[in-house]
Amino acid sequence: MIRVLIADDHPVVRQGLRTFLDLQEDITVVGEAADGAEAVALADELVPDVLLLDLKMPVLDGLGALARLSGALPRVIVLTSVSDRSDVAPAMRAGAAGFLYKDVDPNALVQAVRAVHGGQVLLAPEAAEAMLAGANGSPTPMGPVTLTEREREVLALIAAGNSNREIARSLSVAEKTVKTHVSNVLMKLGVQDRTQAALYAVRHGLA
Amino acid sequence: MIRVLIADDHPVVRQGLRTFLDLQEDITVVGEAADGAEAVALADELVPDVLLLDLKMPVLDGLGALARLSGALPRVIVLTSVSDRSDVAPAMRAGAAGFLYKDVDPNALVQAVRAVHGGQVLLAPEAAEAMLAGANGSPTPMGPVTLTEREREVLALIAAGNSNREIARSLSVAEKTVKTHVSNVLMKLGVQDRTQAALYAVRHGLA
DNA sequence: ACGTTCCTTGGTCCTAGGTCCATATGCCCA
DNA sequence: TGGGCATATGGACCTAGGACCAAGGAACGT
Repeated sequence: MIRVLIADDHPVVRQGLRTFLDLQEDITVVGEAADGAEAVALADELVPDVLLLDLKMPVLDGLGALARLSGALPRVIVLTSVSDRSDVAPAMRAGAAGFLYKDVDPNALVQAVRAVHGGQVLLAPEAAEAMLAGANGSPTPMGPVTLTEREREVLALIAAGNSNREIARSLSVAEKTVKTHVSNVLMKLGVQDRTQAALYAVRHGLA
Repeated sequence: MIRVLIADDHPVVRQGLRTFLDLQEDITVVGEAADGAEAVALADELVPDVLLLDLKMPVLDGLGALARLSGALPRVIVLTSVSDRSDVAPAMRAGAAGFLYKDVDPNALVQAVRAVHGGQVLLAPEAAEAMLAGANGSPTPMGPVTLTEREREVLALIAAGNSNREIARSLSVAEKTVKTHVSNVLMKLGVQDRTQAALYAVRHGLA
């Protein structure tokens, strides 16, 4: 039985989701929250398997709630009404396991709940597109990113928390050079800044 | 038997270290490198337990070598001649397990090799001082850093790779506010920038 | 009531980080 | 010999990040 918590500031939406989800024999809605703070509190209390989270909520919005969940960790599916591309990346980075738009087919939503509960990550097509092509212009050529020796070295130092100046000193090159390498690394990894690069490195064991 | 690799551009130093270390019954010097590149190559080839690494070397300096070691992972003791405080932090961040000055008592060095091999981290007193008081002015009050709710939230979002602007949007506050929180977090964690904070968060499971 | 902590916002100011564009060398490969 | 890649560097330029300083409101405990 998949225990689901619904967080949405719109009562009708909650009601709709609840009744439909409760019709599924393997899903049970264990609670509803009207804002982010309540969602966090209930997540702690009810320990749901999956949290359906609206992004736009009063008091504390979805992303804020996501950030606050650190530790408890239900699987979170972000359910947003407006199809604002720019919300996708931050949400996924903050630990969401799914990203869907509210116009999603109910049956697809049920599938999503099951998939996410099973450990998968699920994105609406538009969201996936936003993630891949979105922020950076490159279509993310995929594959096991190939960095040059020098770039790997620079990345390792970034992942160690060093500044460009420190890296330049370590490698005995000009800071300008380091910047160039950093830019290339960011581009290749498809991330926006050194912090994301550092996180990428540790997560992928490149550090 | 602790297998040690020595990396120093000064032949005399290498010779001195080798003869002394080889006198120890539980230590054997398996190789010598005259520069960083050679050190990396030999570390790969010989898979030593401990690497004694000079910082100032031609071709590729100690820090560069440290960065390149990613993966092989011998325990590294940085052995530096000049007592330049500013080298300590970057080296430790890059993964060094020990930091000693060359005027160290030979017996203390041997102890250090054993300690580091045993998994401990060992700093020369001056180095420890540089680490603690060094970069940041605060003496690092220690203890399990106590962040406020809001600060934890901000840190979580930093650790997710979000920018101040994105964080501000998530929490529905002004970017100025976020900056203040970030500054406070950096101060409390005793780190210099958001990248280090993010790494701290993931390593300490705060993300 | 009073002080403290937390959260918030504002302002200034400087530095670090990154982008874009161009260049030069060396090397390897076709 | 021409082309592509890796490396290193320069300059111009803009933005994000952070430090420092100040201050007001809310909550809470004494």
